[in-house]
Amino acid sequence: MATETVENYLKAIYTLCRESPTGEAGMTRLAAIVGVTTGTATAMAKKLAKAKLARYQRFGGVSLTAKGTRAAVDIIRRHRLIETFLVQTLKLDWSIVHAEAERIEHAISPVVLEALDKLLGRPDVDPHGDPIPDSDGRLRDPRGEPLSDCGAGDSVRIARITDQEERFLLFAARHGLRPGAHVTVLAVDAAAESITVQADAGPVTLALAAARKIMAEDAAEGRRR
Amino acid sequence: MATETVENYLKAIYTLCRESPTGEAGMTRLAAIVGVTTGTATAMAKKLAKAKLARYQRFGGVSLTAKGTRAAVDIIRRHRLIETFLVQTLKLDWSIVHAEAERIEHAISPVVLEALDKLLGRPDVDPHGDPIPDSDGRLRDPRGEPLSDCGAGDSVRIARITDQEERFLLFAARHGLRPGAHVTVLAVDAAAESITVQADAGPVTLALAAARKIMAEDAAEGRRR
DNA sequence: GTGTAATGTTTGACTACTCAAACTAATGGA
DNA sequence: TCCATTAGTTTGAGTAGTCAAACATTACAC
Repeated sequence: MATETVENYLKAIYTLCRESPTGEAGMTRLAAIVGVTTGTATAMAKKLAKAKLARYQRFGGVSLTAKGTRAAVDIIRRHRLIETFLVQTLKLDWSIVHAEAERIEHAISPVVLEALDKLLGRPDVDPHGDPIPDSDGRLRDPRGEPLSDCGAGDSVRIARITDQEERFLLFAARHGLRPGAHVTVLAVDAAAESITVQADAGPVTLALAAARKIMAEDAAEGRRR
Repeated sequence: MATETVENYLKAIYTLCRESPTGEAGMTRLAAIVGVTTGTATAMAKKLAKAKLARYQRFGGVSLTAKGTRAAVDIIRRHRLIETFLVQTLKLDWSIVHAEAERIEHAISPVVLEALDKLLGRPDVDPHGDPIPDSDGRLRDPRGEPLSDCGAGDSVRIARITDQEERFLLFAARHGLRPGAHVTVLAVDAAAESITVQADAGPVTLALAAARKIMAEDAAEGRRR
């Protein structure tokens, strides 16, 4: 198994490559996520390339090989199962479990992971609505489109929240904006760049930028599969 | 929080000092437990002394200060609660949970630990019968006397198994020698240095050296308090 | 009481990870 | 097109932990 440090880099590179249009992760953003200086990120990118976990080109960014991707998905599986466990079994608040899982994910063996998966009933999404990869590393495409793209009158179901920031999650939870919740878009104000939705907890207005971090799907679609 | 490495040394020194008549831990045994060379153990002993976690004298062994003891007991609490969780909630076999807990114990925050403790119903012994320190660092004295000290005809209750070796635990479990089990001593053969006991799973003969790792108490004594 | 075995210490070197700071390359206005 | 800004790289140095091996001390058996 890779060191904890290496695992963190792999996970960060994986997410950055997903988001980036070029499919490459830049050093500045990578360094910011991992919490090191860019020089350190460059050094690690080279090291990962030497270990065949990543491809690296001078001034050309870093991306994962098949081997690196497999390892990254594995870590994500551990992370999301642990988050699910922390919320479902230990009843911790979903706004804090990300940070906790971040530490525990490196210490969990396959045996414990399998037992955890079984205990939780083989869930396929974590508390934030993110899909949990299966044990073979298969990862469903996350569903839903940004709430910011919905129009007035749309009635949708919240599928996932793509931001692990405690502050944002607390805000979302307080207004009933959790995965599985049904909301109706009341108004979209292009000038104010805001959107107002009716949730169980009442109406909320938030910036489109914030609504972009909330993924919605047709209210009819089921919870699973 | 101390590093994972430091935590492992503290735990090892704590156990060694308990066992040793002088109350000091020697470098050779310390190094063996932690899995390093004696030179490395010496270096760490000095480092711990500098951090006021331990007392160290050249050629005189190492022992924990109050601060070091507090930290060690805290780690032991995490370890034993996690072991209990792995057996009780995840249904893993008690023979393997020691090694698993060894890795997880360093990644658990006070918040998660508290939730775990609550989930498990605030247990006071782990699956091996070892007492779990409370959150203030209070640790009951482990009860029982070695099974090897019992005489023929004694009817006792197994209180704890003081060996975390997978092989020994598998043997013990196979013959019904688990904490809480009632056994009757059938015979003690001083010449053969062996003892034979009647357990639920049938009669077993084991060396006195092995029986020394099993603690027994009067069959009448209750499970708790 | 002396020599040997056991135990403990020191040193120099290595790996993994990190930073600061000097430096280089790419990018994108005006 | 040029040059400032941003992004990326390199270097030198530091911390934490480790080992091997030379060395020092202690314990104890005779």
